Amino acid sequence: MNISKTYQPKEAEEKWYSYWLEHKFFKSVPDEREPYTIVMPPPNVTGVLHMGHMLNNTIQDVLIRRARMKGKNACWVPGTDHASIATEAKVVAMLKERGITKKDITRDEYMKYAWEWKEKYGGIILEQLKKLGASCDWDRTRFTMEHDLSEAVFDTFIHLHKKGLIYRGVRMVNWDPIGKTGVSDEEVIRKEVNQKLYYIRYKVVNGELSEGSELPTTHHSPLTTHYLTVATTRPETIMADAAICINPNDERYTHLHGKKVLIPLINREIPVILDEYVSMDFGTGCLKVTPAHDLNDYELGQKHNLPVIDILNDDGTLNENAKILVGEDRFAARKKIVVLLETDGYLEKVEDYKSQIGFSERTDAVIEPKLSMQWFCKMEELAKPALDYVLEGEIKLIPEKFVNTYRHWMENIRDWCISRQLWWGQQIPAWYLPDGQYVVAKTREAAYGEAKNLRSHPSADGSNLKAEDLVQDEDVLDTWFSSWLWPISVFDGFKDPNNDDINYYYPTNDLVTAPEILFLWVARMIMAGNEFRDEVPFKNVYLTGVVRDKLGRKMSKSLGNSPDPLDLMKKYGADGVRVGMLRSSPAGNDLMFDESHCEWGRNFFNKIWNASRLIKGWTVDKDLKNNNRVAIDWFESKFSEALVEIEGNFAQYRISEALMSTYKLVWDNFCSEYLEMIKPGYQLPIDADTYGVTVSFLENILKILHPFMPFISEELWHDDLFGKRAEYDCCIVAQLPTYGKINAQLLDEMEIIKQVITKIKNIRNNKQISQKEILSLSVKENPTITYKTIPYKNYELIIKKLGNISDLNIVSEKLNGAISFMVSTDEFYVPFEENLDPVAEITRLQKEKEYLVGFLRSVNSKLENERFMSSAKPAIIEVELKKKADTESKLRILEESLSSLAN
RNA sequence: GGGAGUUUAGCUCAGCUGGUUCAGAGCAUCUGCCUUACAAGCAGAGGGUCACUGGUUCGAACCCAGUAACUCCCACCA
Repeated sequence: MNISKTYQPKEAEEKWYSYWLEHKFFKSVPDEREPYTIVMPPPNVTGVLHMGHMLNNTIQDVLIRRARMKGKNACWVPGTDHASIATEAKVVAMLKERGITKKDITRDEYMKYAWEWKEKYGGIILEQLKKLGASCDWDRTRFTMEHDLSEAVFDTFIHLHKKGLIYRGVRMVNWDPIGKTGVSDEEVIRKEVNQKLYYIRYKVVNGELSEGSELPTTHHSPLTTHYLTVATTRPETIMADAAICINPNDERYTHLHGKKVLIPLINREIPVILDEYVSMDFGTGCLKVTPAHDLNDYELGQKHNLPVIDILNDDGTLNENAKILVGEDRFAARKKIVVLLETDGYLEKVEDYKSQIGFSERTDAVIEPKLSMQWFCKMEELAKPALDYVLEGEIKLIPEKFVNTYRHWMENIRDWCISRQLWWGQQIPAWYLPDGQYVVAKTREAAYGEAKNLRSHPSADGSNLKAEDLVQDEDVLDTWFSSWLWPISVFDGFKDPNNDDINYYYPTNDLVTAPEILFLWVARMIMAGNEFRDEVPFKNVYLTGVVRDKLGRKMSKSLGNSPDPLDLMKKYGADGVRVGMLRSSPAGNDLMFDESHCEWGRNFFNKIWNASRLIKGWTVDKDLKNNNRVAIDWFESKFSEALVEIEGNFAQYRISEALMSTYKLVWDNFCSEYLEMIKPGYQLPIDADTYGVTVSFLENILKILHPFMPFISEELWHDDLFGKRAEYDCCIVAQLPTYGKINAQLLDEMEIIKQVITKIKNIRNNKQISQKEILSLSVKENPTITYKTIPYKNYELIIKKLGNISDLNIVSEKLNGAISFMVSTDEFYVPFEENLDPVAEITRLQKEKEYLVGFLRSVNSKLENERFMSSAKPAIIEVELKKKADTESKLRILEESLSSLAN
């Protein structure tokens, strides 16, 4: 035999992937078959394949390949997401390398560069997915910013605006004063930082001291009526204060109710307001309210109708509103104002304080909360039906535990801020008139038409508005505002709502994604599905776990703890990595990734490789008769049993369990057991019947392996073993085997036989008898209530071969001078006169006896318990009675053995 | 602070309807084997207070309550 001892994946992977592509096996067009559809969560165009993608897409590929092999019309739609923020960062970096800054070029010029970048780098990840074996219909590859998908975004924006669900409003954004842009929450890195907590005194107007009287400069209690003390980490923002807030229940401050105070240094008068939001036990219990520079303060300000005084410029310096320190950077201003406050006696004390501060991921600038005008989408109305779909089970979340989280989020949903201060993305289709009014329309022309309608209102100033006067909103839409349409838009469900594709493929079947984006994406897709098609977008959502390293840390670029998937695939083969990932990642459970998993996968496919090498090496003798009927019947039953199990696992999305069932069937039942049973002796031929059946077993095994390990299964499928295959006869499109009858009795009996063989091997191990030494075996049958004696003679060949036994004798009397062992209630003897150590034998039997006695005691105690007898189900009692009888019978045999040894 | 979850062998995890398929798998460890498919292998072995405390039950890894530790999501106290 000249085939390699190990399977070399690289060549086969390339060969078969292009073969599949050439023969269009991934392609799907609507037909009369039942569809099975998955839309891929579109990876970012900036993305490179990481372990999370690997897990995700492996699961999708397993599902899609399985569906294909079940005769469904399987369609897996790939694509990429334009990822405004991430891509913008990449483009800006590329421009910087070329010496260009964004603000020096026009939006159009910028977009040209951005598209250039996208065309060059944007498809990398999809190419990488091909290495994994992803069987997507690549002809259907979509991109969230391509023309039709953008049109869908504009249309839905206009639709929702018309419906009153989209509005403009002020919102606090994370402002990066170095990048001079808003950044999303995800781009803010929170770090714990040592800070100072400054205690600042505010004079109370009409306090007991008259205005203008000197403040004491010595240390003083904050509870004086002359002034109140506020604790803050940001003293430079006092000029933006709009109020001081205290808890109405705070008895220390009842005298301040209705009072006013003066902001130190600038002496602006602000009210003392009451709100239970303020905690009495933090700081001094007095909170300075600065609506322009703190989100909570903003909300408090809204509630109490406070003015918003913004004292910061976009670059983080103080503006005119601050009155003092104008033009100073916020941090310089902080130092200076502390000095000023101290000099004038407003600073009571300074304490060290630790708190979390947000930093910009990209510039490392301290994030400044900043108010700005944004677009919002109302959520409540959209959320309700989306929640019902899940609660009523029309959409299943797997695992189910996420339903609670989902409900909690949907019931407490906040409006969605959909605008972003970026250029890369769909520009908001809103157009401003010179007077500040706006219209929403897809094109300038349409907007002009709308605007003229506005203008036709008698109070407006007439018709001299020109189309060029309209200015489109500068911002783009949140990326999720396009991806929430994904399951519909990939089938052109907006452009052409009644086309064949959407009618056939939608709603899709399964969505496989990470739990982190359950709200950001999954929930919103459900809303969009309901809103725009009055239907769910998918029936099942499989939520994967997070891929972590051995130490449980999330894999990330910055930690450098993520292996390169491409390297892994080179090392262990795509098949090895696929099953390595799947093995220990049930839905919703994090995956502690370790390369040893891939090694396991590699060993697995190598085992199959070698099994086929073995079969291939056999020569067939047509004149031989088939002696292996028992083994064959047994494996057929075992195979059917495994199929049922695997089917059940898949039905419950227990994919790693399905893989393990497959693994055990292949490695244990097929390789270790079946093949060993039928294997002819060295250089001996095999009968034609057994050979044919075995080859067909192998073929069926390749089929059930295929969804997990597509490459090696396809490679072996085309092996000479199976004769010459037709061009389109491929494993990828083979139909999964269907299961036949399961002979339960045969399966049970074989379990006993396996135990007998194991015991024989144990004896060899214990007595240091070589595998090559032939032994003899006798059995004394002893049927009991539970254990019928099995027809050992039927299994004689198997026992002889696997145990290396010369002859199997059924005896009626105990055999002396032999090592004995018991399987179920039958006793076996291996004659072994020399070296038989009766003492050791007695000890062994004594130990077994002890165990049985204890076991019998526990059984008896149950049976003697009246309450057990009266309340347990009859079937349970039955079992206990059998246990009792069998154990007693076993004990009798043991006693006999012991007494014979004692002689 | 609100919500969800996890805790079973050294590690990663199964254990589905409470009861002999109930304490299991793989890796790791140990022992013996280069036995003509596979040392990426074969044959075996050891290893457990099912986090803790109570409760329900004839019977609990499983159901209930409490405690502890950890994880994730959301909101974050100036």
